[in-house]
Order: sequence, then structure tokens, then C-alpha cells
Amino acid sequence: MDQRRTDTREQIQSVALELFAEKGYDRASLREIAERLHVTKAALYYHFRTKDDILASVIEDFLLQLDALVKWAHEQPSDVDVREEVLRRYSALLTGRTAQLARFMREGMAKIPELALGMKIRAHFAALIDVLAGPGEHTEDRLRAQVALAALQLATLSDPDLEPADDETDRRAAALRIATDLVQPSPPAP
Amino acid sequence: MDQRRTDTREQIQSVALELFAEKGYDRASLREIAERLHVTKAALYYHFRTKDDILASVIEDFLLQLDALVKWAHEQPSDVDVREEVLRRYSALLTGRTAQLARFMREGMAKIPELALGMKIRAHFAALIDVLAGPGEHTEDRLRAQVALAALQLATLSDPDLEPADDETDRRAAALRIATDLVQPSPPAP
DNA sequence: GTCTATAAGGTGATAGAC
DNA sequence: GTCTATCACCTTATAGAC
Repeated sequence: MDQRRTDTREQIQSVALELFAEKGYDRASLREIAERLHVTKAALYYHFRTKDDILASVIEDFLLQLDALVKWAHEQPSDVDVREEVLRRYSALLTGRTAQLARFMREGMAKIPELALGMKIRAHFAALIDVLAGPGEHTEDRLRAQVALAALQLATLSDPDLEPADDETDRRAAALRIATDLVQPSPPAP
Repeated sequence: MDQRRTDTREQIQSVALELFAEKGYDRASLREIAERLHVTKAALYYHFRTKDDILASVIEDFLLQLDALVKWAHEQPSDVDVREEVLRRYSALLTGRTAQLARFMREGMAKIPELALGMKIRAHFAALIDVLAGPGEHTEDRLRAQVALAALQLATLSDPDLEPADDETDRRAAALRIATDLVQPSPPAP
């Protein structure tokens, strides 16, 4: 079942993501992607219509996971415990393949507003921030939620000044603690 | 005194920075910079040897300000009050022209490690983080400091879901409160 | 599904006149 | 200091054979 003769399409996504994370979307060329796969550029065009499509396809996957998370949150009562669980799940999402994606996605978010993909990404994150910020339209609550997500994202980048041993697990756990603190209601219960 | 016939060089820096912030370094072409200034590409090359040089020149200015801030901090006793003041000063730095720079500088930080400029930027920020993290080599303290800086940076980007009225001042103030909380020693004094 | 070959256009950069 | 003209290169993307 689902036994295609090749898995080239997925390999392209994988290698492309790897390269996007390494040097950013613009600096990653189709030529280099093709070379790493030992195929030609033209072969890529059999699987994807454009370079943008490769990026989009891999981002869409992530947005689907985000969707599921937001949907789940909306089915729960809106309290702090749920928000903390949302952070835990989001942190778990930023792992392996997805970590590479998250690493340069903010680049895409910051990019030209008229870019359709950029708007889509922003919209999805806005939904997540709504959940984390809780009710009310307070500037600071929303910003705290944004910062909490940024903290989790920051953890995926390694700090060159630190032992590699600390990396990954420690950093990820620390980030989760920080993020959790950030979404506490204004006067935290003692 | 210092009355040059033209200020083209500074105008180039200004327009370039504007464009870098708009579309990122890679997507900003020399052609477009030249067009906005109503000069030709070749004219740019009279003032700067390369495109990288334009970016470097404008970043160096910022790094000098960072240096001064770190130097000042080192002359003070290493306590929480000083760290809070460092955050206030850093927040003030992220204003106007410099805000545009900060907006896409993380792009440069994330970029290829072998890039000389990227390493320089990272080194300067590492010094600032050392100050904010306080003594000791705890993963979480350093991460908190990183997140605090990220919070201030995030404030410079506008949240499309919010009234423009809230913008700027409110957001900046909220970010400073969040950042300040983040650099408090582990058990905050009551 | 993958190839060779090539189109079409933009890029950073240089030479040399004015 | 700024121009015109041009270079060499690399990019995404397409056409058509195998």
C-alpha cells in the first residue's frame, strides 16, 4: 500500500528543507538541491512546479499540525492548564524535521507582506497566539504569547558558547519553563 | 565643518537599510537601491566596494553602540538594577533607523556560520547576553537573557491584529516589562 | 521519471569617458 | 562623483528526447 517506485518527492522536500535551514530560502538554489540528490534540476520540476511550491508544500505540512493543535485547544476550556499543554505540544512539534522548518520560518513571516504564503503563515500563528493570550485584547498578553513562542523557537538554535552536552534536551526544557511562565495570568497564584 | 558637497554615502546607507528591512538582504538589489536614489548602480560602487560593504558599514554603527552599552555595564556592579537599566538602554537603541536594522539582523545572525560578519554580530551579542545572564553558566539564565532581547526585538514588529493606536509606545513599554521580568534572579524577591 | 540543452532574465561588479 | 556600456555569472524555468 502506498508503495511508489520511488520516494523522490519526499527526498526533495527533505533535502530542500535541510538547505533552506542552512542558508535561507533565497540562497538555497535548485542546482544545489539537485546535486545533493544526484539528480538534475529539471527532475525537480517534474515533482514541483516552482521553487516556491517546494517551500509551500513543506510549510503546509507544518501548518496542518498547527491547525490540529489550535483546534484541540478550542475544544478545551480556556484556562491556564490548557495553555501550558498547548506550549508543551508546540514544543514537541519543534523537533527534528520540523525544527529545521521553524528555524527559518520567521524569515518567511517577516518577508514581504504581499507574499501570499507569508500572509497564510501569519494567519495560522495568529490563531495560536489567540489561544495563548487568553481572552481580552491586551497588548501585553498578546506580546507575552508571541515571546513565549519565540522562546521555544530560540531553543532550537544552539548557543555556541555552551557545551554541546547541555544542548537539545536541557535547552528545550528550559525554554518550555520560560514559555510557561510567560503565559501565566498577570498576578500569578502563589 | 565636515561640510561635504554631497551626503550620498549616508543616503545610500539609509535607503539600503530601508530596503534590507523591507525585503531582506538578498532580495534587495543594488539596482533598486540605485533607483530609489535616482542614481545608477555604478555610482554606488564609488562609495562602497561591494554590496556586503554597504551592509557591513551600517551594522558596524550598531555594533559600536552595543559595545558602548556592554562597556558601561561592565563598569557597574553586577546586580539586577544594572541589568534592568541595560534592557532599558537596549530598548531605546531599537528606535527609528536602528529598529529597521534590528528587524533583519537576526537573519544575518542565523546565516551561514562561516560568514565573517555573522560571526562578528554573534560575538557582540554574546557579550550583551553575558551581562544580562549574570554570573554562572546556567543554560536557563542565558536563554532567559536571549529571550528578553528577542522580546524587545519583537516589539519593533507590528502586530497586524492590533489597533495601530496601541502600536509603538504601548508595545515597546510592554516588551520592556516582559524583558525585565525575564532577567530577574530565579526566586524573585517579594 | 529522469535526462540534455537551452532559454530568458536578473545579479554583482568593472572599465573608462566626462 | 557620476555616468554609459558591458561582463561574466548564476538563477529559475521550459522543451523535448529517452
